[in-house]
Order: sequence, then structure tokens, then C-alpha cells
Amino acid sequence: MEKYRPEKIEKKWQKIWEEMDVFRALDKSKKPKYYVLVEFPYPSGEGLHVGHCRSYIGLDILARKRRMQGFNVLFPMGWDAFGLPTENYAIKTGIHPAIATKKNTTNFKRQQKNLGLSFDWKREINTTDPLYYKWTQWIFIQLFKKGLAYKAKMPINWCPSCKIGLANEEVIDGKCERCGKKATRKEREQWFLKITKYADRLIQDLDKVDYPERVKISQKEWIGRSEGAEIKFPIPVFTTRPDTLFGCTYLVLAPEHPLIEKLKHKIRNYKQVKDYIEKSKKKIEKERIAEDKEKTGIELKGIKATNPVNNRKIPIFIADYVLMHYGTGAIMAVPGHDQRDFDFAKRYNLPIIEVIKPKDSKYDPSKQAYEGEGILINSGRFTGMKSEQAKQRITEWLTRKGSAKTAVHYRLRDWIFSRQRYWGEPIPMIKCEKCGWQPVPEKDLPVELPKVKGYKPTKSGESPLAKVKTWIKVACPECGNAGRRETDVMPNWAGSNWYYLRYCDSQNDKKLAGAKLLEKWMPVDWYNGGMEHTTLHLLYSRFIYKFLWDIGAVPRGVGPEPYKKRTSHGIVLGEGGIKMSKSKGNVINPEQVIKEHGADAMRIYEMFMGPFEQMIPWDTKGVKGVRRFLQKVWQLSEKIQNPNAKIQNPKLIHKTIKKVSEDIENLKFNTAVSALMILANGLEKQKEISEKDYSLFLILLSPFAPHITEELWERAGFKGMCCEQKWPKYDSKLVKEKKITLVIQINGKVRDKIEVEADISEKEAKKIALSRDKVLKYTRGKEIKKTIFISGKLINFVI
RNA sequence: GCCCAGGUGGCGGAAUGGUUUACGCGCAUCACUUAAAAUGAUGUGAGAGAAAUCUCAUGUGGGUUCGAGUCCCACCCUGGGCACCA
Repeated sequence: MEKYRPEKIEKKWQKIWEEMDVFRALDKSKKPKYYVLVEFPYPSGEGLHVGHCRSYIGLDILARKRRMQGFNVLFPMGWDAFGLPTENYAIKTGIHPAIATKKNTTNFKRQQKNLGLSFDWKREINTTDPLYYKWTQWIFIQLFKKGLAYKAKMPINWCPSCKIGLANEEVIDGKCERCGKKATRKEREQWFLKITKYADRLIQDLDKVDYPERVKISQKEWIGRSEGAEIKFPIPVFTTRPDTLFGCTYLVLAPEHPLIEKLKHKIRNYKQVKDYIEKSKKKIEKERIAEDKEKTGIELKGIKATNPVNNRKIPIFIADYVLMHYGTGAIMAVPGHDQRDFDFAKRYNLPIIEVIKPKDSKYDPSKQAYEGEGILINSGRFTGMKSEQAKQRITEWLTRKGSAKTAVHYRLRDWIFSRQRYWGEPIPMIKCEKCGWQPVPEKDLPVELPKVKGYKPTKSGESPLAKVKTWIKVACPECGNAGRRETDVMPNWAGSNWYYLRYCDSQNDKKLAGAKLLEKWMPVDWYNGGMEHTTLHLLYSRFIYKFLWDIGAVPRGVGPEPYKKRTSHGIVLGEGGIKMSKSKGNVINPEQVIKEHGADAMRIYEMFMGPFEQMIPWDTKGVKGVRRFLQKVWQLSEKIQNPNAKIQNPKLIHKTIKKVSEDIENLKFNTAVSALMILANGLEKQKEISEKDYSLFLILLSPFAPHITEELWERAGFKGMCCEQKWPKYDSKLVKEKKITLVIQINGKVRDKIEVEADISEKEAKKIALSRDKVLKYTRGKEIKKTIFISGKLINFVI
């Protein structure tokens, strides 16, 4: 028999699949639908990463299995192509980002096709295509019309190197997420999206979806809902601990608090206060809240606040560890029961009053604050009450007096949605002196990105679009007078918020997607992507989906959540367990692996290397082992020469059907591959293999190694295509073993093993076991106190 | 500091409370070969022993149980995320 040559057969079958359009998702089919989604990649210049492949191959196996199970499967692919690396490349080389994107997507697509992935390429989308971003812009306009997009001046995180405003989420360790340079702050007008309005629903609806628990937890924590009260001092202050109000001895305001400017004529030390404010303005947020830093602050001399529970006058400070955008930008300080306040009070010699009696007596109130709950002390008529009850009663009492109300605050902030860059969707807004911000009329969408000479942001930090005078000038859609276009563009998350909807109806030019097709395909049945997207992309896209559902752009019947089930794949590390990176020179190029060992070997290795959800180091030797396995599979075909060969191994086959079927559903691809190897080893030992056994083996292997199985299927002269066969069901009778190895234990230690019928009774097992020499060695002269018998497994004697 | 995940051979890892180390890699010996590669066969947790066999091993220390990698408690280490959030 000729040698296994993947390079020959893989190209052949990829071509046939394409020509016969076998992976097409059918809009009109009567079969039940199944929507499999993998995160679409950012087509970088580096090409496909072996980590991308992990997600694609795993879900491709699932998609292929679903098709064989009789589902009409939608498994699409596209490009999330707006973004900084391409723009930075344009700045460096002068090559237009659209040209670089075209080149990169062509490269990615070729690499994906080489892997034999069963995407429906007829639905391919690209976020940088004006016909696509027309709808991204349309969504923005709807958000604006509903009051969910607004412009506000805000001290934002600013990267002096990228010349771009950064969302808080994009600043890592005080540095710009993309370039790694130190971030500072800058005042700027920015568009914001009111994701906070959806905070409660984003938490509640997590109950309706099947996500890993840790993903749900991190989304909840990111949103950070906390219930408490807003107390008037009369400056409003948010607290979750109204039970500690009697211990409040001063207030602290954020340096940006508007009250400071308002009351400046009353503040006696205003000059020093101003200095402090200026200093804190320069610090980025992470620096302000860094833990090891000494807490600094300054008292506002000349003004006082009043604690409403006892009408005491208390001093007011400003300190940069208090943040303007959380709560009300002011806190009540309870040094007895909050460690930050305690440290601050010690430093500035402020009174510390204990108002909660600690539960544990070991604690020393002169050394640290007691942050737990307990019984109230020194709290007027609330003394003796438990914290939980006191929270409620004090809030009620103050509410009646008009100096409090219950309140809920979130840690989640509104989403900064503008970038002063070029390679993004232009924000479709026009500013008119008379009418204010007006959306571009929908008939004029898309607002296409104009050609520019250079891609660098202006020195003032404005988008390069600000230099295109002819493009900026436009008539106000409301009054017709001269207006100005918005020159900021959207962040690269914009296009990925709704892309899974577009796949359902990718050619529609009237709507972002037609209601009928959305109803047919949505929601996504299974969505896989990186763990790093759980708090950004996954949360943002749920928010945008909910909005589109609210305004009827997605039909009511689809339900409030876009993704039924979400899983994550572990990243692939370089050999030796360190992260793959260009600088370390340990990047594995999937194309090279395919060239050397074939796509099937690459696919199986990526699944076999370890648990799908865990991060695993790459091991080139492992690919060789998998290649050997495929070689063995190739040679099995020699054993089916005799068409009258009897079915010889139904037991092993049916066990494998069970194992592989269940493992795919649980993303346990590594053990599924192992089961297929065991089956292949078993078949190899036989003199001949029946056609029935052989065809079942090929079917089971085909989602993992689609090319070799298709080729062997054809060579065996079987009908149709292997990938279109019915997924087999196992016979539960055949899965059970008749003879088993019964383990004999003495006091829980294995002392002997016997071959017996699987359904052997306890009495009989005991009889046989106690006659064995090895057992007698231990039991002779001893009393058997107890016998534990687990049918089909073991018998244990306690002596 | 808090939250999450994890710690099993030389390596990647497997294991519904019931034979620890499946499957694969690597290594060793043998066969084929002038030789190497490839392929095939056998072996391969550690210690003791000529062998049968015995003892000890799932990060550490306790506990529950006839029996614990698995359940409970405390701790150590690694990776990831969050962090003056009022």
C-alpha cells in the first residue's frame, strides 16, 4: 500500500468540500438548527496563532458532530479588523490600513482553510466593510436617540505614546494595554455609552444562561452591585454601612468634587487645596489607589459637615484615594471600622470612635479597624442592635428626617466609546452650533472613512480625521446650517458587539439582519472564546444585544440573552511553559506544522495535548506521536480486504462510541482522542477487520481528522461522504463487560485479583476470594469483622 | 489582601469515594539494516530483593471512611483575575 501523504489528500478534500458546499448553513432547511460560534479573530500581520486554532478545531469537531447528528449547523467566520496594530503599522509604513487588512485576512483565511475547518464561508463578514459598519453606526444612532450615548467631559486615562484615550479597562499596571507606556490623565470630551443602565439586567439574566461559574462570578464582580444608603451631611455620601454612622468623624471628598470650586471663597486654605488638586490631576487612577502608597489628603479649612445622626460638626478633607466616579464622589470616614479611614485618621490625628463591638475578642482597637459586623455600641438609641437590623433602622429613621435615602451603586462605569484615531468606525454625529449634537440621517449611512494623508493623531490628540476639512464640513440635518462632523471613531469593540447577529443574514441591506432569519438562527447555541474576554467583549456584547432586543431590532421571541452556552479554551504556551512571543522566538507557526505533519495531525495534536479549558505548553514531539497514530490508521485499511470478515470487536467499538460521543459534549477532546487510539490499537491487533467496524471507526474519527477519514472512506468503496454519515449510537448492552477483574482487598489494601462473571454474587465472590492463597496469608487465624462488596468492582475484608 | 483555577511518573496528562499513573511523549533493550532514520517487539513511579514478593508514593499536616488524588479543616507553592469601591 502506498504511504500516507497528508499533503496530497488534504488539498483534494478541501477542494471537494468547497465545490460541493457541504458546510453550508441552510436558511430554508426543516432540520433543527444549531448555531456554533467561535470568536472571530483580529487579523494581525503575524498570522494565525496556534492558540486561535485550539478554539476553531474544538468547535469544528462539535459542528461536524452536530451535522452528523442531523442538525442544520451555522458555523461562520469573519474578521474583527478595526484596531490599533494595523493603524500603527500604517503610521510606520504609510500603507493604508484597508490594504494591510485585506492582505492579513487573505492570509488568515488561507491558514484556516488549510486546517480543514468547516466554516460556511458564504456568510463571511468584515467589521471594516462599509456595508457592515453602516449597521454599527446605525446602532450608535439608536443608542443616541434613546439617550444611552452621551458626550461628557471627563478626566480620562491618556496614553501619551499612542495619543489615545484609554478606557479604565485598558490600563494595565498603570500602563497602556497596547504599547506598554505609562499612562497619564487628560481632560477630554468623550462619547459614553450608558451600560450602567443595564447593570441589574446584566446580573439577573446570568441565571438564564449556561456559562462556567467562574465567568458568571467575574461578570458579577465587574458590575459590582452594592446596596446601601445615600446620607446627607448635607453633602450626599454613599455608604453600605449606615450602621457605623455614629462612628463617622470626618468626610473625604474626591479632589474633582464640584463643591470645592463652589465653596472656594469659604475655604481659608484654598491655595494649598488647589495645589493638591493639581498634583492629583496628573496621577492616573491606578497610581492614586495603589495600596502601598501613604494616604495623603488636606483639610478644607473654614467649612464643616454635619453628621445627621447627632448633628455634630465634622471636618471635611479631600484625598485622591477617593474617586469622583464611584458613588457620590464623597465618603463618610469611620476610622474605627474601615482600615483606610483608620490609617488616614492616625496620620492626621482625627478622633476614632468605636461603634461596633467585635465578635472576636482577640482584636485590638488601637492597632486596627474592625471591619466586620456585630452589636452596636456608642450609638445613641441604636446601641445594642445588630448591624444588619441597625442598617435598616438608621436608614429609615434618617429617611423620615429627610436626610437619607436607600441607594444602589455599581462599580461598573459607563463605557468610553470614542477614540481619537483613524482606523475605526466614524461616529455618525454632526455638531451644529444651533441644534447641538445631531445624528447623521439613517439614509446617509454609512459615514465612510475618508482618505487621509497621514495616520498619526494630531498633536492636540485629535483624530487624524480632524485634518480632512472637506469631510468635516457638512450641513446640520436639523436646520441646514453649517455643521461639523464628529472626528472621533469607535473603539475596536464596537464591531464585535453584534457580529453574531449579522451572520444570520449577512447580505441584508435593509436591516442589520432580518427578523425571520434572526428568529431562525438565534440565540447562539454554543459560543467559545478566550477567558480574557469575559469582562470586556462578553459583557459589552450582552449589553448591546439587550438594547437591540429592547428596541425590536432583534425579535422578542429570541429571548433576552444572545448566547445560550459559553465555554473558554486555555491558551497555548510555548515549549517549556512560557508564553509564546515574537521576542522570545518561541512562536509556533501552524502552517509550518501542517506542512510537516499535515492538518489532521495538527488538529488531533491540539485536541490531545491536554484539557481544552486549561493552558498547555506546546510540544513538537507530541505532534510526531499523533502523526504515528494516523499512520497506523492509514494502514488499518489493509485489514479489510476480506469483505466477509466477521464483526470481531463490537464491545470495543461501542465503548468507543459512548466515550467519544460524551467526551465531545464535555469538551474532553483529549480523552476522546485517547479512546480512538485505544480502538485503533485494538483493531490493529486483529487479523482482519469487518467493513462495519471499519466504517464506524472512520465515522468516529472524522470530526477530528476529516481528511484522512474521507480518503479512506472513498478507498474502501463506501457510499457518500464520511462527513455526511449518521453519527452512531452505542448499544448499552454491548458496553457492559461480561467478565471483570474483581479486586480483593484486605483492610482496604489490594491483595489479589480474580477474573469472574460481572454479575457474580457477594456470597460466591466471598467463597472464591477466601480460598485464595494470597488472601489466606492475611486472613488465617484472624476474624473477619466486616465484608464490603461492590458489585463488579471489588470485595474488601476488614480483619 | 480578596476571588478563581491548579499542584499526580523524566514530560503532557488519565482516573462516577473503590486496581493510582489510561493514552501519548521520552528513555532502555532487542529485531530489521553495512549503518542511520523509519518501523516493529518488550520493558519503564521510587526503594529493597536473584526472584516470588514487600514497603512507600497524587504539594504539606490533620480529619471523615472498610477504603481518599477525589470529601472536610488548616497551611505551602504556581498560574490567572481584581483591588483604597465607601
